[in-house]
Amino acid sequence: MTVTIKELAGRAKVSIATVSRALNNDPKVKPETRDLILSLASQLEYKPNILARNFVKKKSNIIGIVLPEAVDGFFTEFIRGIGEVACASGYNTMIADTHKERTIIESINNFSARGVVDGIILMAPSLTDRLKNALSRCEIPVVIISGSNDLEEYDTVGIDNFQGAYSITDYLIKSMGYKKIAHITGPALNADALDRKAGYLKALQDNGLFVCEDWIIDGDFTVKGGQNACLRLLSLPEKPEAIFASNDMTAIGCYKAVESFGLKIPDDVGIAGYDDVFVSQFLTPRLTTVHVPIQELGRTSAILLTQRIKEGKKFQEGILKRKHIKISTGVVVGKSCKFHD
Amino acid sequence: MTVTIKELAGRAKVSIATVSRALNNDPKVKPETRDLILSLASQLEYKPNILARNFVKKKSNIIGIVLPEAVDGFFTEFIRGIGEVACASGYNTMIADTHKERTIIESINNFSARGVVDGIILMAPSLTDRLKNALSRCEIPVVIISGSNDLEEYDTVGIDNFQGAYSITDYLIKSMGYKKIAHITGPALNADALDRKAGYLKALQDNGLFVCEDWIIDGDFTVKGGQNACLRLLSLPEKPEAIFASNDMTAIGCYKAVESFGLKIPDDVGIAGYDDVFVSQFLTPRLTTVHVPIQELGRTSAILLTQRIKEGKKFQEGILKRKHIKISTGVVVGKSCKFHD
DNA sequence: TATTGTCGTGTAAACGTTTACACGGAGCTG
DNA sequence: CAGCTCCGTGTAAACGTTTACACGACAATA
Repeated sequence: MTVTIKELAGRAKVSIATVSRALNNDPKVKPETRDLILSLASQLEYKPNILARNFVKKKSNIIGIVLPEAVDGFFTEFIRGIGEVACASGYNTMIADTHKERTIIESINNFSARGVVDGIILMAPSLTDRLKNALSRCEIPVVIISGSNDLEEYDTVGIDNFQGAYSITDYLIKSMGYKKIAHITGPALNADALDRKAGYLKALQDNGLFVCEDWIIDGDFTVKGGQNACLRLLSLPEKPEAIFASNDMTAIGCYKAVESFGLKIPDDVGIAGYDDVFVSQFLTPRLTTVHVPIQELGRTSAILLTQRIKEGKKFQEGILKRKHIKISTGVVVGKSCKFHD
Repeated sequence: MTVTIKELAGRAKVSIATVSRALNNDPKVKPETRDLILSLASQLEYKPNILARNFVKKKSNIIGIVLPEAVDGFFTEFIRGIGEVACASGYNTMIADTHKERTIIESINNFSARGVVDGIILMAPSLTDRLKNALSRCEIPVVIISGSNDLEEYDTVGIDNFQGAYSITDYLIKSMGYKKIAHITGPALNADALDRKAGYLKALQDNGLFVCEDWIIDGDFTVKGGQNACLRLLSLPEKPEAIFASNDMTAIGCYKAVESFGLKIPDDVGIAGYDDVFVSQFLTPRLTTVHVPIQELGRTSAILLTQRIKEGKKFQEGILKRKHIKISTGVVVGKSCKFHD
């Protein structure tokens, strides 16, 4: 049968307490007994029963990751970043991505049953009241991935969307010489999308450019949405010289629309995106976009979460102040924009 | 403090056993007591201690997924496929991807400690002896993702690489009229890569075409590798008319090499890939490749694994025969190949 | 020598659940 | 009415660890 701590104790002629201590490197046990027990353990191929250990320690050593559905570009890198840190700290990661069988709320509830995970990293498009409600019932630390500024009561790690959008718009104006720059937004309720739009507007304003309402079209972060929006822009009597798409998927839609119009990027119209997803480097011409260090985002959130878990009770009692970390982004100069007299 | 089953028992004036039964929908408990207990539970926001439950049931309800490092294109879809099935069967998924801090073997060992996961889905480039050794020590069901035919003693789910490679090569010959078709292989030890090469060779042979050794170049499934291999092919005195790359990343490398030669796809040379990763649809021209239903692969392996877990002891005793499931693939007709006189 | 401290180990409780078994009462059968 | 069955519930053990506390031996100190 499976060999337990009791079995080892019998063979080594010591108590189970000593065995337990030896296996956990308790300095209190005499080196000789420790060695005896350890050699016996490896000889009998003893494997601790994690379930029993977790039970008494009240820890699962698992970090839960809750993801929305549409994160194709992010998924891999984000999880890798978390996984790296988690592994180094002795944690495993459990993913609950949203699909037809499971909503974000359900994932949270599933995770907040005592003991499933020790903490949660949550990426949600927006924080609805129902979601906040579910979170409030959660007795474990939660780190929210969001660049939003109105989440005082939560720990957050996010991309500085405003700064990124400002930077690339400023780049399009100052370095590329564009004056007529359109913007295709993200989903209306998406906090990231709103910040990007705000950064775009501020950059126009700071450069003394007129904001043309016709050049701001609603998108939804998808290829299809970008394509439709771009078609509308290209059909305007006064066409923009460049288009800043709120994310790379939207930019890809623009590529398709521009091609279908028989026009050329960047000769006829410049395109810029946001995210620098894996695909972007393979587009022709290579997309000019904002590089979002997703893996870094994962790592940072995991570091913060493990720290909160370690703090344990102290933290949960609200003594500690919440942290809000913003990760800044840089412009990736591709070939989808060119200097414009 | 946290409310336990004992607390509920006290309030409902019944024994903890009855509470436990009520919470688990045991038909033996009288409807009235059941309702009382359930209403009490929701009123006091009782959350079962999963750790305790898992401990006594000796189940974690977690499926472990072990992945190699270079699976960028697969990652998302594969995990989604597994996650969908897992969720529907009440399982969670835990991912151990390989990175600098953790090898595949380490992941297996981590998972094979009693209780961490109930079963493992393993994707490995090749099954080394050390890996087999680690697996043999594993007391839980394992499903291996592999299309290889020499893994009799394991349950496997895999892509039919031979068939896919045969199909696309046959397509290049019969439908596109190519006669000089080169191949860039995958890593020498990769079982998938070998099968693809075999399919390619068989298709040439069945169509009565001469196999030119110069046209078979070693690659490594990476963009860089594909680029280098393609450069060599394009420098040959007798150039091939088309190149069948062993995967899409390699094909992307070919795109780069062809461009750097000032040539055009598909006018000067046809390119075909394998995998139909997310990126491929955005390449210009759209890559002609073999569609691998990755999500289906994930789903199928998860179904098989959960079944094995359910079978439990019976299965582990080796009474049941191992299953070997192959998922067949289809050619995706893109624009990177054209009819050739 | 008496006291104190340290070291290494053992004893036993505790963690929260599930579940085999026992048990009492009610309803049926003969 | 004795005996049997079935239903609903309670009792208590079991799961494999960790760990607070106790304890004895031995060394150092006064």
